[in-house]
Amino acid sequence: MTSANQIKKTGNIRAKSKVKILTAARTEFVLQGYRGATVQSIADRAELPKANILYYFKNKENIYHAVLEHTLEMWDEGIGDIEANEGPKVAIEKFIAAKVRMSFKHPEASKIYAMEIIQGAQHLKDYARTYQRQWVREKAKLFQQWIDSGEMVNVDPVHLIFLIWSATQHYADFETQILTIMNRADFEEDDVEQVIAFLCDIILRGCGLI
Amino acid sequence: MTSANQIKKTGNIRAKSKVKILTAARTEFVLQGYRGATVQSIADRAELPKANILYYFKNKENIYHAVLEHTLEMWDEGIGDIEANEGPKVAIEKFIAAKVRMSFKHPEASKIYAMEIIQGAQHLKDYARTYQRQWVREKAKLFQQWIDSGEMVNVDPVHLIFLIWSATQHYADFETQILTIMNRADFEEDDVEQVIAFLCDIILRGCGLI
DNA sequence: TGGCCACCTGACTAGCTGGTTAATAATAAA
DNA sequence: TTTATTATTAACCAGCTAGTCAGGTGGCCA
Repeated sequence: MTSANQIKKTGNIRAKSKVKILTAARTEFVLQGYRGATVQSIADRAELPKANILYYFKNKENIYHAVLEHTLEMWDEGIGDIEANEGPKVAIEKFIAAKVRMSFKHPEASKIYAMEIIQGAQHLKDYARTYQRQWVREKAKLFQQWIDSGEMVNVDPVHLIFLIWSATQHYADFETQILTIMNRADFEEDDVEQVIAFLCDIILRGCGLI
Repeated sequence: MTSANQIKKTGNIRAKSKVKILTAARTEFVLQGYRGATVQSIADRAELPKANILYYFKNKENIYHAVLEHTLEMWDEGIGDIEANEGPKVAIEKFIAAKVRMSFKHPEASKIYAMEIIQGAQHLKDYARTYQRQWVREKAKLFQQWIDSGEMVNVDPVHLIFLIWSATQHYADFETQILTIMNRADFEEDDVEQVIAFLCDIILRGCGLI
């Protein structure tokens, strides 16, 4: 066994335990909130002794930070982007589809993010102030160009982004409500595509792109 | 002083204290979540001794229930309805405007509701299952009639309701994020009307009503 | 005057909280 | 094998939690 393999193996125990803990923690934080999720409840869900949790993460806040970071990374990766060179119709379609798919696939990620924002974004102020604000400005500029060139109707680009965000994430954050109203136990494959079709249809028409 | 006056006066002390407590409690529940909000923190915010809080509400869960009830009542009152006899354009316009105004005026109400749903709607299952499901069915039927009579394009009525809900409540639930991205300290009067105009514009066009 | 009742609250408690420690086991390196 | 590092966990603790309780206060009516 080479030195590299050993390091890898050692790292694997750490990595595996951490993933196990973070998965359990994410669920607990979503179900109970930050204060409601106890280190003990996370330990129980991860099937590890409490002290083991605190061996890998110095304290509860560190666990939460790690969960939040992990979640944002995953979300940003999965969403892709709004591409300039494809024209507004394809760009918006692709963006809506990616966001809806993420919402149905990883509702917990969206939920934990939503709760953080609702409660005042104490742990995410910097994220919104730097990364997110920059992203919105760039994309708004792009939409404005499409508007100026007559490729889409004159709608406020920033509010358009908010609309797409809210409409897509709604299916993750409010899944309980939606399932209850639709009298369903779970979502199915078809639902995802139906939601994508609906949102693309109405938003693209709203932007004068159909 | 008549007996009626005494009852009224006695009731007033109760009512006043309860309102004071519920107002403080709502803020604490939004900021800290159910478990994070302690009876002590509610007492501090209401500027009353903790034991006084528990004199008016038997326990913490009762406070939460009262907050939730109070909130839902207020929300339902303020939103009005989707009226059948006005035609789709006016009906949707009025509904969007009312929801946006409520979101800007009482963001805490929307937030506490959102947190409850995100965490699994443990205290609201019945509300969604009976009242809300019924409401959605009625309104969906109405939209379907407008679609069938060619007054609006063929979009899924239920998902249209979800879209309006999400887009309007977004300004309450995610106000922190929106303010940060827009680089603002607070919303102003103009913002409300601008959001209403934007959402009406894009959604009505999306429904083929412009 | 004295009894009634709504209101108020300091002091208390049992149980849970996040977090520490110290002793042990497993694994890798020499 | 020996040694060093990493991983594991029972036992413990100080502080906070929701909730109780007993002893008040003050207003009103007979």
